[in-house]
Amino acid sequence: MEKKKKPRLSDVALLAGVSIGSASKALSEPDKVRPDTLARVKDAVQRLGYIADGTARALASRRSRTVGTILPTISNPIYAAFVQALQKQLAALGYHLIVASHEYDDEVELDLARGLIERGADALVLIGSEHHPRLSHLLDSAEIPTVAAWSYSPFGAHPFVGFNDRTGGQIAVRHLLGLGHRRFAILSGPTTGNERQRARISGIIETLSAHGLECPPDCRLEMPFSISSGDAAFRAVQQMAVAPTALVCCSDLLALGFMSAAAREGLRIPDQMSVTGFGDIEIGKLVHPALTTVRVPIEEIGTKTASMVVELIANPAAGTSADVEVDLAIRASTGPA
Amino acid sequence: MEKKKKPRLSDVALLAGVSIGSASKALSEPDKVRPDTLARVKDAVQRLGYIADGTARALASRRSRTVGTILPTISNPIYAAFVQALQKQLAALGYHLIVASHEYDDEVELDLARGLIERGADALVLIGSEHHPRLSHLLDSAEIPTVAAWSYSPFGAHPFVGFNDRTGGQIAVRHLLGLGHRRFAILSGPTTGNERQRARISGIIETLSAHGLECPPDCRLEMPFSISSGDAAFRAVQQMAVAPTALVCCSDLLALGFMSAAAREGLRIPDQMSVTGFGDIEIGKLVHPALTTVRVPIEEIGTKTASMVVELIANPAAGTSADVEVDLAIRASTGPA
DNA sequence: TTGTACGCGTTATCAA
DNA sequence: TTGATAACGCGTACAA
Repeated sequence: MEKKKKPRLSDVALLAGVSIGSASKALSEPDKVRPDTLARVKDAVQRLGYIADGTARALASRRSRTVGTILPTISNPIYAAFVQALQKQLAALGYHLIVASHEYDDEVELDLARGLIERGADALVLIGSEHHPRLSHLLDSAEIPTVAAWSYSPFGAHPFVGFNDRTGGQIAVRHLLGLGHRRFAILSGPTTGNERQRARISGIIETLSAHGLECPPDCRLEMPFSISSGDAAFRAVQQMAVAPTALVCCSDLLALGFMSAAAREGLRIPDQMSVTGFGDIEIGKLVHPALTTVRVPIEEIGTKTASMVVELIANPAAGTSADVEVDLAIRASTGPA
Repeated sequence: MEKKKKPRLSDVALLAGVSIGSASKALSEPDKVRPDTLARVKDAVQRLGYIADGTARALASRRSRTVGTILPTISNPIYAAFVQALQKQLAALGYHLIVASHEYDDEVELDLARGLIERGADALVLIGSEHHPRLSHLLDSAEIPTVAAWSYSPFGAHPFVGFNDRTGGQIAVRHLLGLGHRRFAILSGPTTGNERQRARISGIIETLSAHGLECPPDCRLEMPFSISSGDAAFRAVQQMAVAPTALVCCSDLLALGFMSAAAREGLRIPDQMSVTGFGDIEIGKLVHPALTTVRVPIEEIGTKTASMVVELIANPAAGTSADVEVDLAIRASTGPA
């Protein structure tokens, strides 16, 4: 019943009574063959249940129609949503997506990049623009198109798709200032190797100073990106010399973790303290109080990244970076000082 | 400075002063060559910055060292966590992971499967065991190793990795019965093409009947998997002929959505109604009240799936399915009737 | 243990 | 427009 051997293109050509070259063209460039040969080839494909061998195709054409992405982690909802959008658009453009995660280890990231290049990825999507020192060289010598997503500056000569993190920090603080807050604390993820976190912090601090407010180092907390960081963050905030009335977080996950700890410890938000997040992941709307946060168009970043990556594959010189806008989603976790 | 052409294996062999065959072996089976040839090859690789061409390797070896997975969506935290674990373990075993999502459309799923096969994936990971009628034929004729994750029965002849959904439904209900509840409602995702949802519902209903309780069709709600379904679900529950004191959800997302709507509408949980979820996604602990839910070892499913898939690639006949245990995470969303 | 030579299945070039 | 043929870069029997 079943054919023992998988049909090859030559089998299709034979059955269709055309040359193997014509069969190939019929499948890849249908407009470039006569209608009847196209029909016969298509018919033969149907009858044989022919499925092209992408591996051989990739070798001969030097294009795998695959792009690789290296993320910190897929578990963070913000990257999950990003990958979903990226994958969807890539699929629409005829590309597959290989995902890899380094869990915040840039040595691992470097290895993963090497692996993806070796694997034949046509392009790479990285997060941010600060990476292992050797990664840049690697990408250059491999001459692989790369885009820095979630970034607001190029990574080397590679274009980016992202938004102004600094602005994000600013609008969060302005909102809080408008509510009458004067004593702030900042909770961010690790800042080394993460220019986005640093930019957000800068936006926060500079807005504060513009209003004559200080944010001494003692008011700045740096914790791993995870909900469970909330506990330690809560304790640290409680022990601050000057008790803040507002906590500006550079990540939704961190904000949510803090609020969870606060609820457990009986600190009322926003009555006793206002909290803002960054990213606008879906669950921010579900918690009580709902999280006021800097809204980032995650899907748009994913979609634009996909389009740019495909453009870059077609024309490696086409590096026109794109930026998206952020704004503030005002919900219930912030209130008057 | 830069080499214009990328070095090939023959260049490595030349520089190392060995044959191309030896160079190949040195890289793939280091134990099978003399130490000094190995050293010379490695040295040449270093000096040339040689990166193997995975495409050519795949064509010659008929192994791409890539597995593909087709999910409903990566946005659902439960699949995001799954992919993260799957990818991590696969990477540890030397495999890349291509992700694709069909967003609950089995025609799309079929096309994606075809694409992954064409692409040369060594194996496929699917979710559940009910798919497009033609998918089974496709997998058979392509002879591609496949595992059904999140499933408790084989998909055709393909092994599964999952848990007893029915048991999950049972333990949720038993907990509620123990709290004195007698009037139940069920909220599930779409049941067509989703044997897991049906099994969970069965587990719920049969446990109810075992205790002499009915759950008329009027008490069963079916909504799309999404937090926003919570609003419609809330309204539907309010209009039920017999007001339930407990809502058993077959998905955390749905439970969370319902609780969000309930909070907005002033329905107090668990005082006026108890709610249980299914899956135990991380955010269930953050909402207030924290969600009582059937805990599923998501990471374990991902890890075991990865191991099984690699095993299956090595030995396609090795189909030994694996199941994991579920239990109940009792938190604050359930209370006395 | 090492080297030779062929095969993997397709695309691309070029002549007809 | 079509057909023959040379790459594509590596794995792998088989022979030495």
